[in-house]
Amino acid sequence: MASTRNDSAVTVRDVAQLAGVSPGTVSKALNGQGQLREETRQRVQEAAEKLRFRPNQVARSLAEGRTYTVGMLTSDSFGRFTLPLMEGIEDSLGAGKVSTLLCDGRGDPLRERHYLAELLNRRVDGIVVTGRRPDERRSVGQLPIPVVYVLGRSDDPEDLTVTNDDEQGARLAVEHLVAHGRTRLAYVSGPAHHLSTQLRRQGFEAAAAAAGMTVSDLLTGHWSEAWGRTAAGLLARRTSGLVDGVVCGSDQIARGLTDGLREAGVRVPQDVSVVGFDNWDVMVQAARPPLTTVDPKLVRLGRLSASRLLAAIDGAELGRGVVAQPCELVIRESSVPT
Amino acid sequence: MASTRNDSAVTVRDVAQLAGVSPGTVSKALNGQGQLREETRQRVQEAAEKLRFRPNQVARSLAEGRTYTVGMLTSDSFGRFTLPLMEGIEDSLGAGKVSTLLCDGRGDPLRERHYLAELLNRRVDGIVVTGRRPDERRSVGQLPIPVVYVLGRSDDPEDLTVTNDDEQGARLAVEHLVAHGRTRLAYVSGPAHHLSTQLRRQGFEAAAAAAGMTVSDLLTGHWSEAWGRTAAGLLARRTSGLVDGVVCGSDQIARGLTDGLREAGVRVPQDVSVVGFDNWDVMVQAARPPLTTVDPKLVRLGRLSASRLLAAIDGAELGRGVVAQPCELVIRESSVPT
DNA sequence: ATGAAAGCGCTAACAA
DNA sequence: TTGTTAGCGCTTTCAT
Repeated sequence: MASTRNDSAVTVRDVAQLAGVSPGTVSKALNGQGQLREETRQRVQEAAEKLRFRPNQVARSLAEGRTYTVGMLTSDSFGRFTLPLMEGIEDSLGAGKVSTLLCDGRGDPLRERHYLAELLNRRVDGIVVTGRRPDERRSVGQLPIPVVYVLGRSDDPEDLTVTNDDEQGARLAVEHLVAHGRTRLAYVSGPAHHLSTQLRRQGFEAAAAAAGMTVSDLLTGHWSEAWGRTAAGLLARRTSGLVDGVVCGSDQIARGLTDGLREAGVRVPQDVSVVGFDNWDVMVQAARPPLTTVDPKLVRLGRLSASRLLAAIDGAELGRGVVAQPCELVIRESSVPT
Repeated sequence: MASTRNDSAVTVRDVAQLAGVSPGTVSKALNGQGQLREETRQRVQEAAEKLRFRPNQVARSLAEGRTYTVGMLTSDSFGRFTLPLMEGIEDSLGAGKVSTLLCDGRGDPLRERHYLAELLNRRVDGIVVTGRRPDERRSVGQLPIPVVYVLGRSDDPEDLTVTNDDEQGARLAVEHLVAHGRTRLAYVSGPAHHLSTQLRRQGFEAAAAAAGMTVSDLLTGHWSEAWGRTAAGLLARRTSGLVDGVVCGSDQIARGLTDGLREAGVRVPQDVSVVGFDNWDVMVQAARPPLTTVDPKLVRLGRLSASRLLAAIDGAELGRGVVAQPCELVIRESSVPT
């Protein structure tokens, strides 16, 4: 029937008629295309406003062959890491009047394939694949549109991945400890088979070696406070003058460790300095004392990945391989002995 | 030019040609419309697959006057509460082959208006507005499409809001404590002017009164662990035989309180039972002991709101006012004395 | 500087 | 049961 349901009803033709011009002119006037007399442009604009004209993006997309939409596909579910990433992605996209279509793959390959097809059918201009997963994730393959992976890496070296530099982050932490006179360092992190555990360990060891420090312990376990507390026990047993600086693989571990140490009578940071990883506000603030930590700058990561994607959509080379962005150290009280 | 960029190139016409039918028939065959001979449908399907036909949803949307897309507008930023809501929303929408367009209002009215306009231009079929904000949020106003608010309430009684029943949640907590022999109860929550603080307090008081319990304290402060610890100090000073059950307004508070009590030599749950609110995994698991808590069932909330929206899009009455869904109690160790 | 006309790829009403 | 014909609302050459 005529007006199906949510029709704004008013189209370029209505505006054209009111302004006394042709539809083509309306299009040009409203989009700043072509050569129009200023007076005409004005008149069209007024007509559009008067009629509360809502240009139909769907029609525009069809005509233009471009949707100004990008898909955001999460490999694992929406996690805590997804939020800052999304924020950054929206930052970049919003600036370019591009909208985000959300798809939560939930770590299910089938679901993911389904969503991928959907995004393609909807003719998105590009896709950003986010995900925090141990190690790499399967590439979505060669697509007719640019794809960028953020945080979680693609297993295809031809794809572009934007992520944080775990190794550098850990180095930052070590250098900070060393600068504050710490000499006997330990590393306490998550599961040994996680890529981030490994990369951070490499950074830790490299920096420790470079500074000529003693590495007393390299402990791997879980990404939990409980593990942090357990590790505190392990370290505390031989604490007297032994370990005086600990780099943790996450803020949760760091917090658990701090709690554990305090309860074992070890003072943080006087006796032992602790540095976390993630700069997760909740953990970092609630810890006693507040945690010095390595910030992977996830919002920035999101922004960067989206802007690379936009550039690629506009014809630039997308690039390939892993782009690792530097982390930043955020100094709070857990690491600086009076 | 002919192939702009990301053209799958293959259209209904190509499929039609290969299958030896007309474009209209292809449409019907692929969408299960009209009366087709099974053999024809088959042939079309094969042709489509062979050509790797990707039906252009944009064109379909334009023709059908429906986009199978809903907008998700967050009032405050993506917060921790947003994740489970999104999960639920996606659950419902995904089932209906509807996609989600993401818009993060970030609490900025200007930004929000901009996004709203964008969603309307894109002709979304409906909008779900999410938000955790103290008190109500401004209605986005009468729109030509259905809108449902979730978690954060609209200030317009004509709008539909789906949220959790804070009062009932608090009652649940009290009843649980009472059932376990607790008799002198306290309520420790966030800022007094937050609606959720108030509603939960009402539930708390009503249930306590109904059970003939003594209410020793009603404390309001912040949604933080630090405040929980402070409150623990306040309670502990007069603990000996006084307070034996505490209902907290959040898991963070509950966790801080538990830590504070423990450090003050009060045993949880032997001396005092503690119940949190939110069932936020991180907090609830890391607390010692793990927290009994009220679960607002956010995923379910998301699912419900989206399915109401879908129904409305399909012509059903949307309804109005606040629909408060019951919370559920999750029992762990912090509340059950031996 | 503006208008006319074709077409983006699909669906849907109407014929055949 | 299938084909034909119009659009959906916009952009975009190409004339004028």
